[in-house]
Amino acid sequence: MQSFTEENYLKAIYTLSTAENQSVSTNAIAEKLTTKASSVTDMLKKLADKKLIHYEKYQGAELTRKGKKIAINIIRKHRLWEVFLVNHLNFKWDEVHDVAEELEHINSEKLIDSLDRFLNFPQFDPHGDPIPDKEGKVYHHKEISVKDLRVGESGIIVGVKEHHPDFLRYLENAELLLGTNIKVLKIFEWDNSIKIKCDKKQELTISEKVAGNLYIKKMLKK
Amino acid sequence: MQSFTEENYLKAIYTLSTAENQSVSTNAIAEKLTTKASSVTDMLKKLADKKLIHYEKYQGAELTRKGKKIAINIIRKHRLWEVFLVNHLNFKWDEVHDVAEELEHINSEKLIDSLDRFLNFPQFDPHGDPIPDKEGKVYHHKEISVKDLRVGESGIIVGVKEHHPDFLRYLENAELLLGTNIKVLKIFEWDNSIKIKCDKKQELTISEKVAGNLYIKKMLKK
DNA sequence: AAAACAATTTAGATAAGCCTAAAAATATAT
DNA sequence: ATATATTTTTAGGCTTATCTAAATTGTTTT
Repeated sequence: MQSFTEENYLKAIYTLSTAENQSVSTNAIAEKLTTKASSVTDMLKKLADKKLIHYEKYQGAELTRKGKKIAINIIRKHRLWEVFLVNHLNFKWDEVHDVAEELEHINSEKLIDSLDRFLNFPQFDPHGDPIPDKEGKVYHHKEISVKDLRVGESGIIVGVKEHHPDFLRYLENAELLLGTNIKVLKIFEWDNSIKIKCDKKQELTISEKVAGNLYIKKMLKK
Repeated sequence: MQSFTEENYLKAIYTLSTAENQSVSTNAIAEKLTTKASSVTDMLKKLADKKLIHYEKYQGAELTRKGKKIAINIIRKHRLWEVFLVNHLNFKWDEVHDVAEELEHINSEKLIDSLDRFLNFPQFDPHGDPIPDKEGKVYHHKEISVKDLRVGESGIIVGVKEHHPDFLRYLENAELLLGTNIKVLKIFEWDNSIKIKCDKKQELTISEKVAGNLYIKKMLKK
């Protein structure tokens, strides 16, 4: 069994290692966990001793199979708790992160399996991120954003890249929530802002930054 | 804010201090937390510095108002989580303790208030222990046990003194659950075992030890 | 009231996780 | 290829919470 801190390191390494077989740098981990590089080095040695990461001095870290399994399980727990908080305890999607960050470290397989069943085996959390199943299988989004659409194309919002509360509250205010159907009407070359139509209702213009952080599922034209 | 460890010390002191204004000994705390007396002394100094307990060398510890408030809140959280686990996640009453012991340290007022509402403001946990309200008010059981009944008297089981899983499973097996109506038929002087009738159904004999650990609400005779 | 026993505290260590400052290795630029 | 800059590691400390062993205080017994 590992400590909260170790679990947080494993999770950080997992989320930072986008590509397979690519090691994560000491500094990147330090920044992610807002700690110092020297502290990270200490922990990397410890995790390597426990066979949770592959680590060579100056070469960064990569999760072993065992380490990856633990990291994915933490993420599974985090996202299941988020679903519980939003669907049953009336939390808003911009309020769940910190509490879920604590709850994800509770250790009980029975608890998580029961929670999963109670929630009806959800596949996505409130931000559209996939929830790994009990075996650790993760369905990865294709990660197409509104930015990737051309004029006339449409899609359904399925997730957000950025999780910052301010961004989430902006979306809430603009009624750009998961499930919303949008169509690109116009792209302004000047700043790459995009005029869209939502669910046959209102039209609005979103910035390039917003567009890049809104994942969508492309709709085929009829 | 205090650490998990500090919270556990406060909780231990609270549960050990039965009488008001009576201090708890270092050894008692050490035994409760399965740690050494010297470790307890260290922590008592720390808690005293933080004004969470009154502590004089060699005189034991007593919670301050502030310390008591924290302890009661931990107990509130523990018991609310137990209700959630039993009522919604299919845990048995003998399975909840360890998980609740972890969950009780999650820090979020919104979480606990929402959970309380979700559970419909329960007043007792699955073992019949009272759940303190948001302001810290605790309804104390009168703590009459089956042992205090005389032949012919009856009552409803409202709680258990002993929480050991083995005892809880014994009760489950004997169908002596909370809410069960029992009537004392006979007391065997030999070993003080008691023959009882449950809910107009089966008769059974329980040991003195069992009787002493079963809290009841006495029924007035009609 | 002194001796014996029990409870508590102090002293000195240890492990985890963090820090700063300095040294070493790696990467980049000229 | 050498100098410079960046990244990473090492060395040495700090804090929290624990421990063992020894010293001290409190309580009981005779």
